[in-house]
Amino acid sequence: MLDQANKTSRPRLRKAERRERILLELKLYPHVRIAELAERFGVSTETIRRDFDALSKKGLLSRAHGGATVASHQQYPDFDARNQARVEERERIGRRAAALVQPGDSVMVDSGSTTLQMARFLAYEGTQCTVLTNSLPIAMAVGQSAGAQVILCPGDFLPSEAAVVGPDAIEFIDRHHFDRCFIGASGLTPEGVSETVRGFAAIKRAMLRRADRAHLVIDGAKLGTTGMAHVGALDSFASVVTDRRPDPAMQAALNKASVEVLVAA
Amino acid sequence: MLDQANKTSRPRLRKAERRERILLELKLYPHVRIAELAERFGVSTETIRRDFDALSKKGLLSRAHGGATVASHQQYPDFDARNQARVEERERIGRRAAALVQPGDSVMVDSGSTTLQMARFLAYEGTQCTVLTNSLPIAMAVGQSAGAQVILCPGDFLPSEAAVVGPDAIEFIDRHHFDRCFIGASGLTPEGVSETVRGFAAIKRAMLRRADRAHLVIDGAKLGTTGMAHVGALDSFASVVTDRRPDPAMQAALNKASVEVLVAA
DNA sequence: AAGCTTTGTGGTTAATCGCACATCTATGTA
DNA sequence: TACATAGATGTGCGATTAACCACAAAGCTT
Repeated sequence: MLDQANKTSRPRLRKAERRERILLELKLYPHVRIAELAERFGVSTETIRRDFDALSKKGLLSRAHGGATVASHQQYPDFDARNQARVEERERIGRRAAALVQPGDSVMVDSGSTTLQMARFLAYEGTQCTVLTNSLPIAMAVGQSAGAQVILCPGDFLPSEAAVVGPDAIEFIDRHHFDRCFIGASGLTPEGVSETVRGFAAIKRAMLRRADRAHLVIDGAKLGTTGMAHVGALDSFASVVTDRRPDPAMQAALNKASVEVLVAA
Repeated sequence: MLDQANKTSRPRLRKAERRERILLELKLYPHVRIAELAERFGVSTETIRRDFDALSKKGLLSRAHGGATVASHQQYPDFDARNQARVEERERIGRRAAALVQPGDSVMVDSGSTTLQMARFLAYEGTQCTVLTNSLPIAMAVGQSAGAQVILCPGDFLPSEAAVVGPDAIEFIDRHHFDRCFIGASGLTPEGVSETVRGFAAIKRAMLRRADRAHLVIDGAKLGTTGMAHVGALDSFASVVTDRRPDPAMQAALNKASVEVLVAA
């Protein structure tokens, strides 16, 4: 039942075309089943399985038992795999950071996987607060909470991070004033805080400007590393939440800058 | 992992709490696995399975082999169930509407399930365009496309619709000018277009003001119904994309207002 | 026609599902 | 306090389904 009824069905496209359709299907529904697709395309399940393998190797989908799901907020597959092991650490950091928010606070939350964990705990605990963020997953996570009001920044959408950046976002942040901000980062050294993703550093700096108290949330694995863009000096922050005690040099620098160190147990 | 470290772990809450967490997890990741959740919560897989059964009976998630997936794009379960049968119609409308976008166009896309379908086709076809939207799922869908640049509106986040509303959004839209806008609606009658969700009508009106050509995308089942808020008169629109030919009275009104009717086959 | 790629088939292993029944826990009642 | 009860959870089992591997068949390219 090779349906080359129309002239456009050059066989060489068959595989590619089918995979395109799988991706389309995945855009329409979050989850597709192997058996279902096999039947729809009139091929064997083994073929679909091979398609899944190929597509998942490219990071275009993530496999599950019996089917496949859209690639989780499309980060690079390597990035995702590399950091999956640290989810638990991030959860601990996020929980500790969420505990800093007092009922009635207004807080800005930067985009990032660690701050997302924090947002989840904020929603889970139902802390009553107003949250301004430039991250779509964070907005959706905190939005679940009945106690929270969420304000989203405008700007240019960055698909790889599911966040917005750019001048519109900066200007929007600058029009506000909040009690606290929670900032993630790619690196922390005695010289300060740095970021790798293009466009994010400016957002973080804007949040630092417009919040009374700044908290850095950072995976312990990033202590001692540096990203390409400078975010701010240590003394911009009131505290840093991490999962690992900083080494003596780092600790000394933090002490000198009067930064409180909170190690999530 | 959140266990009952704190005193609030009354066992009677355990079940409800766990299910809340499952739903929260599902908001963050499109697919969760039974085994994974069982381990995380420290319960047996059978318990998670029963949770899935209960939640899926309520329409809050859809089951899959080995796990569960978000119920298609967080609407009220009833609403969702009622309209699930019309997904195919929406797909057709969305595809037809997406075809109206010319390469290089700048388009505003209103939030809504039909416009979301349109956004998915836009992404699938890779049409090169700039998209401004107030809907988070639409931003994420169109963001998939390499050809598209996505601009997100600021504003107050509305969790039930995963979109932003409010004065910030309106003002932001008013600062732009786009080639086209695609508007969804709750109702269409000879008197005009109307909307039910509070706050959305003002967004739609702003988009209508700031776009050269307006297209209404609307499920045929909504022809002849009225929402509580007025969006605009028929002559605000250049065309309406639907899946059912309007009745004679409606058709006459559309003709009189010079609205092109596109019925998606 | 040769060679490569893609796809299908068969059989085995592993995982999940769904059910029945036992256990545990919180709560209500005497 | 002791007991009874209902709801929630865990365990064991057979049936179902998917994953995986290797090889054969079919299709396209040259």
